[in-house]
Parts: sequence; structure tokens; C-alpha cells
Amino acid sequence: MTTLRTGAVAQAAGVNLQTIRFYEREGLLPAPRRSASGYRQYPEDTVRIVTFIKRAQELGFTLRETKELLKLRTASPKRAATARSAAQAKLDDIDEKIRDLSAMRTALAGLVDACACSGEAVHCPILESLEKK
Amino acid sequence: MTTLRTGAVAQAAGVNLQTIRFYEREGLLPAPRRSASGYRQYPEDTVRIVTFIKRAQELGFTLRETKELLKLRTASPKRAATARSAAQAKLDDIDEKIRDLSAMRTALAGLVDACACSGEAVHCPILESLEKK
DNA sequence: CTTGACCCTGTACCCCGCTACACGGTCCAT
DNA sequence: ATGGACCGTGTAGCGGGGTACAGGGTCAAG
Repeated sequence: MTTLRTGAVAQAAGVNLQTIRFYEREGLLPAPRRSASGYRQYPEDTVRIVTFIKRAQELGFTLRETKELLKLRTASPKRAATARSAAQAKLDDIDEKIRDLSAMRTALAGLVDACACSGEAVHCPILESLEKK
Repeated sequence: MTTLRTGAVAQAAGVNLQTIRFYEREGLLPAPRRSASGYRQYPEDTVRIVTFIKRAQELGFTLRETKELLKLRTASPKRAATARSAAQAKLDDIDEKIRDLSAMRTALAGLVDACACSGEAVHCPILESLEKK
């Protein structure tokens, strides 16, 4: 089974080498096995974890939240109930984000049209889109 | 026309008073008129702008990006073409976020099911969901 | 005419998420 | 056996997004 060293993981995921170590310190990446000389030996799918982290962040999840998401992945059957409800909570978060983004999308599309036609957007649909919490 | 002072805006929007001044410094809120004694006099819809900013952040937009979004709102007809293409770019951003979130949603829902049934999630659907960039 | 709740400016500080040293070891190609 | 590309462990610094004083003015209510 092939392993990757820190630099290879970083490069493959498009992040800084230091970021990998940072994620390890923060508990987002499990501490990998080490070679005799102390080099980290990562399994290949570590790259996917790292890219996942980056994407989650772009979607407005904090590192702490992302860590939760990653924990769900390896939840043991024993803790299934806990994992399930945590996953459900995240699902609700995600749904809310999707709803908000959709509203924003609609508003923005409307704005594009308004600009094209009347040339004068009186009330701002962008603001209106996110009105109610 | 009623105006609001800094504290009222902050309270209504559920943010710190200092945050309002911070947004003004950063150009997210226009500098409002002042009373004779120097108090800021905000139009009522400032509250909506502030809540918009907070929501946009939760969706993974930076303050800089949010500022762009807000600028679209007041783009003059003269700059319609520019505004349109900026809006289009933001639309594309939003679409990508929605796609990513949807993928994540599906994965997470699958995980919830997997936990419920087999009790053993072998490959991680969460990671798989965000595989390709 | 004072007390308390509010506002002003300025500056300093804080947490998050990295990113960059400094200083040293490993490994391998020449 | 040495140079250079890589890795390791510290620890320090930085940009984003606020938050918290300090020191002082404003303005009703009592």
C-alpha cells in the first residue's frame, strides 16, 4: 500500500505543507504512522479529507464544524444514534444554507433582469431575499 | 422619516455596536448623516443591510465579496453592463455553492441511512460527495 | 444640576485559520 | 562525502473579522 509524505499530500490537495501539520494538531487529520526516521506516512485518501475540509470551509463551515462532519464518517455502530442525530443537525444546517443561497440566487437573477430592462432597481431584491430569519 | 442611532441598529440586527462602526470603516455601510451633536442617524433599512451581511457570511462569503454584492444593489443604470456581469459572476459562485451543498446533503442523508441499516459505513459518502472540483 | 443611559473617537486586543521562519535531521545523486 | 531537496519540531507572525477599553461629550428625567 502506497503512502504519501506530507509534501505530496499538500501538493495533491493544493494546500501549504504547514496546513497539513496544522490540521493534524487541530485534530482534523489523524496522526499518521511514521517511518523509522520520523517522516509521516499518509494513506492516499488523506488527500480527499484535505480537499473536503477546504470545500466545507468555502461553504461557510468552520474548522470545528468540519471536524464534526468528519467524525460522523467514522462513527462506530455503537454510537449510531448519536451520529445519526448529529448528522441530522448538519443536514438541517445545510438545508438552511441551500435555502438562503437559493433566495439570494433568485434575487440576484432578478436584479440582472431589472438592470437589463428598467435600469432602475427601486427596492433591493437582494436584501429582501434574506429578510426573514 | 425616522432614523436610528448606532445602538438601535446594532440591537435590531443582533450585532455588537462596535460592529456597526467597523462596517462603516470597511465601507460596507455608507457613512450616515449626523445630528448636530455628532450622533449617527441611520435610515431604517440599515438594519436589513446588516442582517444581510451576517447571512452572507454564514454562506461563506467574505466581507469583501459581500461588499461587492451590496454594490450591485445601487449600481447606476449607466453602469448596468458592468453590474450585470458582476452579478452573473456572483450567480455562478452561488450556483457552485448550492451544488456543493447539495452533494454534501445527499452524502449526509446517505450516511444517516447507512448508519440506520448496515451499521457499518465502509466508504465514506461524505468525502465522495465532494470529490471532483 | 446631577445622574445615567446613551453616543463619539481612538487604540488595543482577541480568536481563527493559516503561513513563515529558525534550526536541525534524512536521504540520495553526483 | 557533500550538496540539495525533502522532512521534522518548535515558535512567531499575519490577515480577516470583529470586540473591548479609555477618555470624553450629549441629553433627558428627576
